[in-house]
Amino acid sequence: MIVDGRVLREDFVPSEVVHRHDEVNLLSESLEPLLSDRRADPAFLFGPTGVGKTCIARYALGQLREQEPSIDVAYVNCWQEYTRFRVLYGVLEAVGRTVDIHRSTPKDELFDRLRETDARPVVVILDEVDQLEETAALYDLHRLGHVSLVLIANREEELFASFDDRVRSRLRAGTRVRFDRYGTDELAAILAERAEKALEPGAVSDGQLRTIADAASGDARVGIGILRSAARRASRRGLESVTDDVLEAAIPDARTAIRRETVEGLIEHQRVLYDVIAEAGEIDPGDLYDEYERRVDDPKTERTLRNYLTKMVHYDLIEAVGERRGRTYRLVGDDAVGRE
DNA sequence: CGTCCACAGGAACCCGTGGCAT
DNA sequence: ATGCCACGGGTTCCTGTGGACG
Repeated sequence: MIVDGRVLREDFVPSEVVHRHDEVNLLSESLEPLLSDRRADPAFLFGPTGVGKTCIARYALGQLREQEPSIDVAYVNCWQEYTRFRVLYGVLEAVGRTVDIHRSTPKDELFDRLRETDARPVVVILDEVDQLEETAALYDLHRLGHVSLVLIANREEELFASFDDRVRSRLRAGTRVRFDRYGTDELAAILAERAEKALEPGAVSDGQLRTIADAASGDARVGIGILRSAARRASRRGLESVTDDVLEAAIPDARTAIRRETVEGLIEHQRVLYDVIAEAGEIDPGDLYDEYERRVDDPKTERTLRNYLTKMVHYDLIEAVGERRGRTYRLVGDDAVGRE
């Protein structure tokens, strides 16, 4: 029943956008200078999770490249690439200049490398910029005359609060595009669009799509997640269409579906840590390390565990309460709908 | 108040892997 | 097959910090 699973993936960019024309137009306008070989002011996309910020950014840039193929586009997700080095590296990768670079390469050389690419304009999309730990990367990129920035984040105030003065003053100008949550109707329309491309005709009814949209409460990512999960369950059972009880089974994980996928992506040792934390509810580091060592045959060093833990915090799976001594770890609250 | 301890996280290094030329 | 090299995960070593405790 699944015809094209790619359409249900999170990073899928539709060829037509539904319900976001104003936002697309605003962003496209702000990028217009690039068409006459000038640099665009930074563009900001703000809004909660699952409202199409990333999707619209990619879509708009895709259109821009159709008009002007000489423009390079670099997409960097600061959720994963949160250091200055990794961001610069990510941009270089997009313009194909990563040969010979490794960890020991001085950062300034990365910067120089980027400077040398100024023959072609580059648009750098930084997704989840609020996760960036070294805003120096922004300063670097802004210094480069051929780089235009598209920055994606949840909230404007918080984003600017995390900037240092240098960066803040430089990025004050620029277009703000704000995204609101989808209404049930809008989300249902989006899901219908996806279902039409991804699934066989009639695989899912309009009523079911509304049910999904409702359960997702305005978050397209959750909605698409439910749809995907329902379609997979149905096809695993050899069904021709999504039945209501399949859908019923897919919805309860609405809130946790995305997290579960992330958890499944964890390597074994990280999973053990996760499990220990989940079972304990809240646990301090010493006990956590001890329990981990008890459960695993070939335990990693504590230092490595700390790396795992910070990574899991970044993935929003767990949170660390407090600093240094007296810190505890626990799962992020279930009331947290994504990060906001 | 000084010392100790628990913990976080940076820097340098080590080592296995995998691509590539020889 | 052999050696080289980039690269990344993991480890070792280490510094900084702030609460606990004598």
